[in-house]
Amino acid sequence: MAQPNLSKKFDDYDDDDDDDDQPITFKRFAKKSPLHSEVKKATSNSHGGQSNGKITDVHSSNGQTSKPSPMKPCAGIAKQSNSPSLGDKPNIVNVKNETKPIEHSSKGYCEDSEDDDDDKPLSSKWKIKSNHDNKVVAPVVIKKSSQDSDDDDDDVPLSAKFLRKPNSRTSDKKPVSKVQKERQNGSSTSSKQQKSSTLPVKRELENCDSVHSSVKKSKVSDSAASIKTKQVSVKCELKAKEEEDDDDDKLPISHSSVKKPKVSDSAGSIKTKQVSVKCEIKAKEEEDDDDDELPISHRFKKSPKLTDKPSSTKKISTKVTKVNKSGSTSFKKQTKSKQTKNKSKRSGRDSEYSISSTLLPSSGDGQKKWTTLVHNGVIFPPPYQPHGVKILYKGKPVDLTPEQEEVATMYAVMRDTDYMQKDKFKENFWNDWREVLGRKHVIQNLKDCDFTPIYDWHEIEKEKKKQMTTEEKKALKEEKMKQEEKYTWAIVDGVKEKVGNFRVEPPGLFRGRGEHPKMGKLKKRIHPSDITINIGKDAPIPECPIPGECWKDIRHDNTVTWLCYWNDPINSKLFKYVFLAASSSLKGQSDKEKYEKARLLKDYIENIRAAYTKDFTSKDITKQQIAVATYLIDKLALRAGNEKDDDEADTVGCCTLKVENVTREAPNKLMFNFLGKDSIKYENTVEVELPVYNAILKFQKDKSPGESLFDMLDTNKLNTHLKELMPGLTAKVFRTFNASITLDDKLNKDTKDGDVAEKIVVYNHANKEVAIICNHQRSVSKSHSQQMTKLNEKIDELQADLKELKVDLDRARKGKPPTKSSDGKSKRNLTPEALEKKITQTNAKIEKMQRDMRTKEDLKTVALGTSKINYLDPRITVAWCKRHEVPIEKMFTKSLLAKFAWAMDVDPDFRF
DNA sequence: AGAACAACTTAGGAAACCTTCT
DNA sequence: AGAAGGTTTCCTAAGTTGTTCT
Repeated sequence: MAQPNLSKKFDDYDDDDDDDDQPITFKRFAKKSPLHSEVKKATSNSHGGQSNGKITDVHSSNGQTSKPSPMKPCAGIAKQSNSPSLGDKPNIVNVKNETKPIEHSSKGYCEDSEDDDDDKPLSSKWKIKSNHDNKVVAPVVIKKSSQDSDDDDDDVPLSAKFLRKPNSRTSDKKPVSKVQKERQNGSSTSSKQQKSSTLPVKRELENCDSVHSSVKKSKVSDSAASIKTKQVSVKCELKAKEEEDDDDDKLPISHSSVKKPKVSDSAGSIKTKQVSVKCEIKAKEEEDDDDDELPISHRFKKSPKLTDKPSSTKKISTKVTKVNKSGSTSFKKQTKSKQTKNKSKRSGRDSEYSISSTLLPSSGDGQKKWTTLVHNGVIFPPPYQPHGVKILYKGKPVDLTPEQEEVATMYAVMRDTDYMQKDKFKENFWNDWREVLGRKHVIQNLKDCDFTPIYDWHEIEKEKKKQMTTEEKKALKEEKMKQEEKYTWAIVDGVKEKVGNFRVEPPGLFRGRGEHPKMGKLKKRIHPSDITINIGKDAPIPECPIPGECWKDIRHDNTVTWLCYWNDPINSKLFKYVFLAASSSLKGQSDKEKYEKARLLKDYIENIRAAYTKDFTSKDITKQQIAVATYLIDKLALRAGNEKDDDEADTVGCCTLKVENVTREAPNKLMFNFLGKDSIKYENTVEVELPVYNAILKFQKDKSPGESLFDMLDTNKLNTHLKELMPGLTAKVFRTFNASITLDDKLNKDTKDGDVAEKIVVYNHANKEVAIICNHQRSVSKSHSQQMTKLNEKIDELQADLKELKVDLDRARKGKPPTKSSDGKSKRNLTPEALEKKITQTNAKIEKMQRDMRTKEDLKTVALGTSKINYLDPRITVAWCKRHEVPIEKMFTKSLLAKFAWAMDVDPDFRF
């Protein structure tokens, strides 16, 4: 039972237990600006390298010892690896502060990394981070006051032009809100569209105003966090310790007790100045309201106390909020600010966020994502336990080695899946299993194998498991949780955060979607020697959970967010990463940035539409293709469509549409029919503007059905072009924009007075519309038709009851006794009033059932969750809930509440 | 310029869990 | 209590985008 069991054992951990009490913390400033290339990944080389699985030493950045202390991955470290106390509740932890931002591969030699930042004065660093970044990244930044502008146009030339009022005081880099208001009217561009394909239109200006003006820049760099500490010797350490202690005093009791886990000790001896982080749960509500529109970072800053605190220099305090039971949740946060010291910076919000003129241009990534990172690595699936059940080959039992049996079991238990109908699956499985069996094995073909004994055995095991008592199940679960506890969290810059996928994927047969050429291939077991760990330099290297084995490599790259990765065994060019959970501040921050970027598009969209409309007839074929592709992405929310290899399923997106995927229907309709992501079918017929129709005609001319429709285009070219129109703009931003603005519009148009349930219906309708636009589908459940039949029967029954009730009512009015019920029993004598009431109730019941049925049928192939998780700005939902007094818990599950913690304190007037 | 590499987001289905009905 | 059905979470595949290499 290899596979299923394995996975079973590993999959049920349900975390969250602690969530409830765990405040969500935000401590970091938004990262953002791309740093320069120099900072980027120092080491990429390290990973291809060693095959032997040896780990090289980590070198200490500070120049301290660079002697390679070979880290014994397997050996050493164990003791420090976990600080027990950390495991628990408090989010606060003190960790020694790490200094260097950049990563070093452990394998390398030890020279110091050149930390450019070190040379800079703190203040300058700070600045850079907060302001400059923005510029580069532009997407989210909106300048609030026109004053700050300045700057080079270089950064955003074209895009700047796009804004209606280029000159308005807003700086080029950041699109200004005001500008846009007007643009709204003009668009002749807007096409008439059909239902699902409508181009989102902006909403009224006024709204825009208010929103924009309040939003300053959305992005803040996190480099703030990066202020370097100077390295100091042992003394420093001592000192730091003392300080730490002091801090403790201030901590809430509960925290303080837990707080200093060994982590710090283990962290290594050479510390630079330490920073202790703490987080407090704050109950108070003060400032929120006005902040809502502000980027998180802004809000953080606001809190005066941080600044004031003398000690603040070294400590980072994070304020966290929790959801109040009332239903309206409010999360408050505040952040640490190590940089408090450079006071110059914040004389007010503006200054803080205003862009500094000094900005460095930069690329997008490679920015520092964290300063300290502590985690415990990953947990592996248990080793295979042979069951000894034999398959039959030509009717006879065959002995298999545990390895062979394991693979056979993976296959046997998939008997009821659709994969068994696919020849490709069987072929791939056979090829890989055959390797395990060896060429000379008695088993020479798959056809003559009968896996039933294993299948049956597996069914029995499943049944046994089901039969366990609730207590037994609970005990098992608890046991598992206990084992996994330490892997569930990481400490990022002193804040405890959940890890997303800390369980290494168990071996199995590859379940590719659609007609994936590799389906059925053996996905081999991952060993520690396949895994590269990324962790803070001063953090203890996680103990390898499998005795005698070692990690492949240890890195200390703080420009990335992954904690571990390994090569995908199915496609060695790909990696599997372990990241923090969606509820983490790191993910929350980037989620917010994503939506801010989409909101920014609102300010550009009109001009972008005007521009591509103009190019529909361009003589430059590339331009023309870009125009048409952009139009389709805008109007239909298509994905960009990267090129794919032959060893992947044959699916397409916009840029990879083939001639055969689009059929013209005169005079101006296009019929799309293709397989998109996950081999989900996209079928849609839309009316388009005539020039688009004609352009498609032209692109299809003289091409065979399988040829590329946009032969001059790829996602790279398209995105490069989009970036000229708006900073940071890429194809996928249109999807986010389209989805969110549709929700916002619909909610505001359709929400009426009424009870909560009615409002939720309105919301779900809007959500459904978005899901349809994005083509988020789900398969119809196997029992769907059965369920519908059942519902119909029930309705019929009720209707029969109704008829009877009416008869009885009639009789009752005439003073006659009720009719006998169908089973011959006599019924209670009811007054006409009572019967009337019953009739009303029954009618209501029938109506409700019919409504439910319609909804069910309606949604049977539509997946609402995907857009809620990925495309709908949660602030729209939160603000709507606040305006209409709908408890947010009705709209977001517990995990979504955690994921969207950053959006909870939005102003009720927020509009996308 | 385009391929390769890297890192991160988005996606549907399965499994687990919770609620309602019988 | 158990079945049925709905909802949420887990799992991992399949996308997009950005950077670096050739």
